[in-house]
Amino acid sequence: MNKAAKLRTYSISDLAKEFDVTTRTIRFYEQQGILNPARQGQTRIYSPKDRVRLMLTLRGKRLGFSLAESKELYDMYDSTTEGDEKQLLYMLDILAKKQADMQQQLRDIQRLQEELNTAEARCREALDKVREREHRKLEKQQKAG
Amino acid sequence: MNKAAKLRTYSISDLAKEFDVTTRTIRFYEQQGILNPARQGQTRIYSPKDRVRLMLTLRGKRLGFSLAESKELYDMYDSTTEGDEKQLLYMLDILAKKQADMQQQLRDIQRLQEELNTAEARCREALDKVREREHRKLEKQQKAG
DNA sequence: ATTTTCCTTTACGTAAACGTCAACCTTGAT
DNA sequence: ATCAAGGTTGACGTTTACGTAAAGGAAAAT
Repeated sequence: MNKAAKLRTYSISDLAKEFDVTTRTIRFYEQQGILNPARQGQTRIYSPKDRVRLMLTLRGKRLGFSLAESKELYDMYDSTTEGDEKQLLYMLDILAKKQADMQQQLRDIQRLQEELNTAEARCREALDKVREREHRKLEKQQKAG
Repeated sequence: MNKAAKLRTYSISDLAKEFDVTTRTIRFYEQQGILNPARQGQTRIYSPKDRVRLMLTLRGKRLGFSLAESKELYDMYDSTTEGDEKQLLYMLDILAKKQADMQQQLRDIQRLQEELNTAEARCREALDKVREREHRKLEKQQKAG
């Protein structure tokens, strides 16, 4: 089962560049218990797992998850192997709630997209009118000139 | 064009209840230039337009918009009637960017949903195992008893 | 008449998520 | 040797979006 392969590692600035965040952010996430880099002396060494967690966390942020929420999900996910029935049921409950949140977000997005489209249409109309006026003005000037 | 119909109005607590926010929130939004209630003496009287803005703002929040962003959109939308070409082009630019954001969010949501599903599956598996163990334990006890 | 019930303003407090120093290693390049 | 590039740990500062409490007006119910 254990592949014993030396997996890739990343420096803090590797990850910072890849995900376009500051190193401060990454250290902060560690302080919040979201990342757990190994150490080589003082220097942090990030594993692929850390990298995935960072990715998930940032995506979660875009979807309105707090860092605490993300952490809770990771912790629960990790503890599913232990198999405490109560914990598992609790996690299923949380997952269902998150799914419901996502459904709501989907609706929100669809509505907003429609509104953005009508706003764009209105905007283009207004623009056309402005340009038409400009056009007629030029015509007049040419006739006069 | 002017229907001159007395449109519905709302008190601050009407809106607070309808959208499940505090009155503090609603006053704060006014302070941020998002709402513009009329006044009857000191008391705020909200129009349907205010109501819509509140709704949009809250939806925006769920999608990660800051109050300042929402306000900017409203201000620009209102000013489209004036028809300054530069403004209109700027607004079209903003709208396109928001659309792009929403596309990204759609992708984010879809991925997250998939992950939630696999997490759920894993969770159910773990739960089954726990319950199977429990079951066998009971069987043994019955045989022994 | 007075007690609720809403409403108001003003103002200080707070949690989340970092930004921004400061002050300090260490390590490879010049 | 020294110097620049990257790493580290504090620790205080900042922004956003409100919460919360104080102090009070005005109207409606008892």
